[in-house]
Formats: sequence, C-alpha cells, structure tokens
Amino acid sequence: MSERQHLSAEARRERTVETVVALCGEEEPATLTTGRIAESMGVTQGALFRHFASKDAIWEAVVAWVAERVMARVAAAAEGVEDPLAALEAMFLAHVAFIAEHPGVPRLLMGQLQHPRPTAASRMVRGLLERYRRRLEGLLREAQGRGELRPAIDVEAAAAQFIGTVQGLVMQSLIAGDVGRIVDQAPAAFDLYRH
Amino acid sequence: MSERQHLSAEARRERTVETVVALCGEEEPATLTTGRIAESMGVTQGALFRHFASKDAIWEAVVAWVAERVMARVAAAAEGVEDPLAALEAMFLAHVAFIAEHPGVPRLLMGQLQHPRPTAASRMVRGLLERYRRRLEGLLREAQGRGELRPAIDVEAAAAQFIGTVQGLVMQSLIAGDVGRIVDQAPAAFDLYRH
DNA sequence: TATGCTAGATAGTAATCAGTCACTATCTTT
DNA sequence: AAAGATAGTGACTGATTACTATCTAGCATA
Repeated sequence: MSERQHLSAEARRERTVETVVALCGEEEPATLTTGRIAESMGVTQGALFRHFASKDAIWEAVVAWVAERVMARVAAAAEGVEDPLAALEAMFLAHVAFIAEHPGVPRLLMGQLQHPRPTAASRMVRGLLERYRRRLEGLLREAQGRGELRPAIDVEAAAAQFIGTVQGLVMQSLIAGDVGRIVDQAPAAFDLYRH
Repeated sequence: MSERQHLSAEARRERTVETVVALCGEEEPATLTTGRIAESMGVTQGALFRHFASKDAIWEAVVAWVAERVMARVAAAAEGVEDPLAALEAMFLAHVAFIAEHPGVPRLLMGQLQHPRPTAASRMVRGLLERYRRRLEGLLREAQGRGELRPAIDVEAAAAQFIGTVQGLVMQSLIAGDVGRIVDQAPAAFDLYRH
C-alpha cells in the first residue's frame, strides 16, 4: 500500500503530541485509543510504543506541550503592557485565541483533572493552573494598588472568575458547536468581566 | 456474602441512575463501564440490560434525571422572589448547592456535550442548557428594566458568565479536590458577579 | 559497498468492553 | 399453597483495549 515514512524519533514524538491535541478537538480524550492516534498519523499502533513507554507517557508529553505553549503565548501577550488591567485583557484574548486554535485543549486539561488518583500528567495540569492563577492574582493586586480596581474585591474569587469566564465561552462553543465564535465574543465577555 | 436483592424494575432503574450520578463524582464518565456500574450497585453486569436496552439508554435516563432535578431545584429557589437580582442569587446558590451534593453532574453534562455526533442524551443536555440560559436572560432583562442593571450590559454575555462563574467554582474544586468548599465560596463569587 | 543502528510493520498477547441468553430465585396473584 | 410473572445470575460472545516479540526496510558512517 503506502510507502513507509521514516521520521526521526524526535519528529515522531512531536507529531504524536500534535495529533493527540488535534484529536481531542474531535472526540473525548478519555476514549482516545493508541490505535486511533496511530491511524490518524498514518502509522501502525505498535510503532507508538517505540517512542513512548506507555499511553500515560503520551499524555504526559501532551500536557507538557500544552503547558509550555499556553504559558508562552499568554506571557508574550502580557509582555511590555504597563497597565495591569490591559495586561489582563491581553492575556484573556491570547488565552481565548489559543483555545480557538486548539479546541481540544480545555477538554484535555479537564479530562486530566478528573482522574481520581493523580498521575504525572494530572499533577502537571494542577501545576499549570496554579502558576496561571498566581499570575492573575498578582496582576489583580497590582491593579488594586493603582486604584484601578475596587479594594473590596476578593482577588481570589476574581482570579477564579477570569478562568470561569473563559470556561463559559468554551461551554457556549460546545453548545453551539462552533469554536471560532468565541474569539468574537471574547471582547464583550472581558468587558463584562472588567466591571 | 450479601443476600440477593429483589427490586422492582422501576426501583432498579432509579437506583441505576443514582449510582451513575454518584460514580461520575469519582471517575470520568467516559470511562464508566456497565460492569463498574453493576458492581457498585451490587448486581451482575448482565442484569442492567434487563432494565435498559443499551448503555446509551442508561445515559439518556441519567441526563433526564439530572435535567429534571436541577431545573426543579433552581425554579424552587427563585420561586416567589420578587427582585430579579435576588432571584438570580437564589438560583446561583441553589445551583452550586446542587453541584456540591452531586459533584459528578458537571462532568457528566460536559462529557455528553463533547460527544462528536449528537446522541439522544447530548441533545437533552443542549436543551437543558438552552432553557437555563433563556431563564437567566429573562431575569437579567427584567433587572435591566427595573434599572437595577446597567442598560449597556450585554445580556447574552452576562448569562454565559453566570454559567461560567459556576464553572469557575467547579474548576477550583477540581484543583483543590474539595467540592464542599465551593458552597462557602459561592456568595463571594456571586457578589463579584453582581457588579 | 558493507556494517550497525533504528523506525516501522506484522502478528501476536491477556484483559476488558457491551451485550446475549438459558436458567433460577423471588415476588405476586389466585 | 400453586402458578404465572419477573428480577437476577453466570457463563458466554465478538470486538477492542494497551502492550509486546519478531522481523524488515531505510539511514548514516566507514
């Protein structure tokens, strides 16, 4: 049938991770099988285990990939923005844009979080969210210090709501079945959030 | 070990649904097996198929159960409350309390939503969220009419954010691994939401 | 061009999945 | 108490799961 494709081990690992992220946009992460991943990248199922010790190891690599990318994107967006509220807005939009590009990411992270007992991947997700939350709280406190935010505001709740607002958009897109729309709705959502 | 239990068909269906809801609080709905459900309710796996035509039929019954309960709870909470903002708060707290009692519910509904092609159960979830959103938007518009809300507010986005706020709390509880805490955090979250 | 290494294919494994079915225990009705 | 109805058992099926042993094709270096 088709000729063999020969990729370097590193390139194959990279392609595997990208394939998993893409597949999570189409089906439930929990039901994703190694067979499905292999098929989707045009390789036999057994070949995956030459590059990953186990399926869990694949998830680990995927979460690491996501964590690295999302933090880089969000950090780049906020970089150099003086005003903390403007920085928050830039982060919000960058976050939403990232999700629109990779619709599988929220499901993927969510899926890891609801593992009953923590795996390496789920611990990584927790760490990512922890860092993200701290960053948000820092900016919120800074904004409070500058008098741009009511001092009475519960910073912790506000940070949770930031993530919740993104979640709300994601939920809407799941219902509508149209991920692209959340980019358009994002400014209005943040506008509401700011108040 | 334990003696056999003989329940009526209706009672067994009810127990099945309750078991599934409870199990969703402990593990991923997508990985839930009929064997696991049966084991958890002290019955053999084959017995389930005497009461449900298929596994999908179980999901259908579960979603129907949730939809009925959650709407009833929320409606009861808002009943007789004159002020629309106060009604929203009552709904919010009732919603959060319901989730605290049944931590599996958000995962369950989420799981149904990310089915690639709609099943009977996923259509039911969509319908539930649609009804819920309309109810929220009605109350928000009413509050706007009474001048309790800025007229500039995007009602659709505000409704999405209401659900998003709940989602944010759920997310926090997933990270913290402590569902009970969200009840305590709920008032602060709604307080933030109101502004 | 010959050699050594590695990526991938092929073809397995035991375990687990949803679903079926003949049989049995239990309840209800008479 | 007898009999019909029904809830539950336990052993099965074929498909699918993660994972592996063995073989083959392609690449780089000499």
